[in-house]
Amino acid sequence: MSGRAATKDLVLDAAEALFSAKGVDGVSLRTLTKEAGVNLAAVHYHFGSKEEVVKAVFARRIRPMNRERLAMLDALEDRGRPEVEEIVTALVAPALRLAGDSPARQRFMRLCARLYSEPAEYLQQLYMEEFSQVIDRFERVFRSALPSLSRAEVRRRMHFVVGLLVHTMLNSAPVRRWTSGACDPADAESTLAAIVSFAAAGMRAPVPDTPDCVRGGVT
Amino acid sequence: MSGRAATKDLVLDAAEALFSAKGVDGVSLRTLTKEAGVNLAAVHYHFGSKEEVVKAVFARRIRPMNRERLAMLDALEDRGRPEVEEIVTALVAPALRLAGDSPARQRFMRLCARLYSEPAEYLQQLYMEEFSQVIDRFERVFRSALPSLSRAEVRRRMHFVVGLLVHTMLNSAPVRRWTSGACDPADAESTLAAIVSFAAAGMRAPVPDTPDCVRGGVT
DNA sequence: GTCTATAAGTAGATAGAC
DNA sequence: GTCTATCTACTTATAGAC
Repeated sequence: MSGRAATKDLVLDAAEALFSAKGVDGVSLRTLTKEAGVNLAAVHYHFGSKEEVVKAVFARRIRPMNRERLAMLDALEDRGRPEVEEIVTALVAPALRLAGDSPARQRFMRLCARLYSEPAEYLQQLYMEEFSQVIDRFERVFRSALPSLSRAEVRRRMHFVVGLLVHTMLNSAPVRRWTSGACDPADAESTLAAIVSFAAAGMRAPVPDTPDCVRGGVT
Repeated sequence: MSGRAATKDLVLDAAEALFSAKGVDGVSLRTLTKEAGVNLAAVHYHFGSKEEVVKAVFARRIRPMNRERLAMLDALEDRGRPEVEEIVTALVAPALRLAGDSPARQRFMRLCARLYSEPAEYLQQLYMEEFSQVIDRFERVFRSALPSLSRAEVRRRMHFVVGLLVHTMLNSAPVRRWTSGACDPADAESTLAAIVSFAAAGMRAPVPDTPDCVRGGVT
């Protein structure tokens, strides 16, 4: 409540920057506290453990992002039955441009993607908890826009969309190299348009000849 | 040259299993050597450092996989101008089913994906070295199948395809949960068909209205 | 080539003064 | 709430016997 930034936030800010760049296992609490300008013991006082720091970093950004996703979906459904492109946009845009300024956005994007790829069991669990209602909601809306797809196939394709989103956010340096700088993921609007076009076409693709995903009882 | 497996291979096998499950930073050399049943010092004798172990694990699988990709592309081009679906298959199939039996395949898939997502700088570099000729080759073939796309746009979309592939290979557990078990990435053929259908449609998608990727000189 | 023993450094977490 | 000092455990890496 004082004028200067709270220790807790200093830790979270530094953690976000460092975790997104080097991964959770690649950053020690000592590196973290040095970067944040706070004392090592203060981290344990405020968070209790490194694992709790990771969870807090995660929750601070992912929850608003998912609220934004659901809000965009609400707005779309108020105006009628949404197009596939619009649904994909609601899924992708909040991840690409939630943060305001550019360096913060890039940090945040990499953080999301990195946390999604982290091997630690507690993170995988946390992710599923945070995402399950988002997944359920998008599945229903996608299914009403794509009635010919089974429930399982819709979910599989949604997973593809999340995959290319995460991969784009995480590996911005390779994208720039691959495209000789012409496609920069830091350019959110261009990236968004490209992802939406690609992903919407993929969602609408014909079901392959060996539709294993239809055989189960999950249709 | 003795009857039993060489120490070097024991280390590489254990490293592949452990790295793919917990990430490079999540596995110590002690855990590794214990799992492999070899002595800690033997690792330094044979490899010199942990970093060299990682590189060796990587090279053992990625090089044959990329050779397979280029061979499939050769075979396709011998028979005429390949379809988008065929090119995508050449890019994706070697990753999904190079290894023979199922547990080994899953381990290998996760290894590839994990290494691709690893933050360490030397791994990013190594990946680019191994992949640059594959990328160049696929770009040319894709462009001849999709002449309306700019070079940069082709590369961006190829990156999307690799992204959903990596994500699928890495997060097989979430896919099973998302789809209530109906879509199992361990079922390589079903997964392959789904990816090819989705990715080919994405590659063929119309170029979005704001084609930032066309403005540069990289067309 | 393989081992034991150990160096030299870093990890997360705590106790207790202020 | 924040600090110093420290504990315990684990990390990579190496020296040197066999």
